[in-house]
Amino acid sequence: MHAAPQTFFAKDAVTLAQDLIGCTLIVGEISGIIVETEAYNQDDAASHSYKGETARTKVMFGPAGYAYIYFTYGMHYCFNVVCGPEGRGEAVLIRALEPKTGLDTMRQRRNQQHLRQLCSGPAKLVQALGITKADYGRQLFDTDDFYIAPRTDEPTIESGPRIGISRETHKAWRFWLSASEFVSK
DNA sequence: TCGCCGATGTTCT
DNA sequence: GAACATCGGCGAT
Repeated sequence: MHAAPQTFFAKDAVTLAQDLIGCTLIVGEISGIIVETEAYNQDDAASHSYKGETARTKVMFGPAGYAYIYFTYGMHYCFNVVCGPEGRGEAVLIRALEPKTGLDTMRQRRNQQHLRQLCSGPAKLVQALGITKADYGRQLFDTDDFYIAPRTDEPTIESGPRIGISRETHKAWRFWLSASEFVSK
């Protein structure tokens, strides 16, 4: 497996969110196929970047190909890939993976045996992969232990409204691998 | 299997 | 003081 180059991420969030479906996310010895994503950008009232750059969203306004990690609901972290032209505040939320390697480690971290419960949600996969707030701003290209490997086949992708937001609910900016049993519910 | 609800702390008003 | 890009447990079906 080889890492996608920085240029792969230098596209708008709605396009990258679809291009990431079927790619593999690798964190050390742990990996999974991306099966569900959501797009966010600065013109979007549901996005953390909507109100402009703050301490929390600083990395969203930097160059593409870096990790934006945020803490929410007092106990969960979620993982995004910053994308688009620098300064646009665009990112793609990774919502679900099909677990591929490191299954035993994932089960221990999640305290959960069933494959479908390991990475079927944005905070679940962060826990399963061992991603923490220390990974905020971490580079995803030109590395060998934190990267995204391109897909080899063209997936069938479906789309619909994003989950868990109260604004801009009409946008169909959530994308998932058709018929995958590993998407969030 | 589905839907409601509480946990828990950071961010922004 | 309210909202929040969530999750797991619980009770009802």
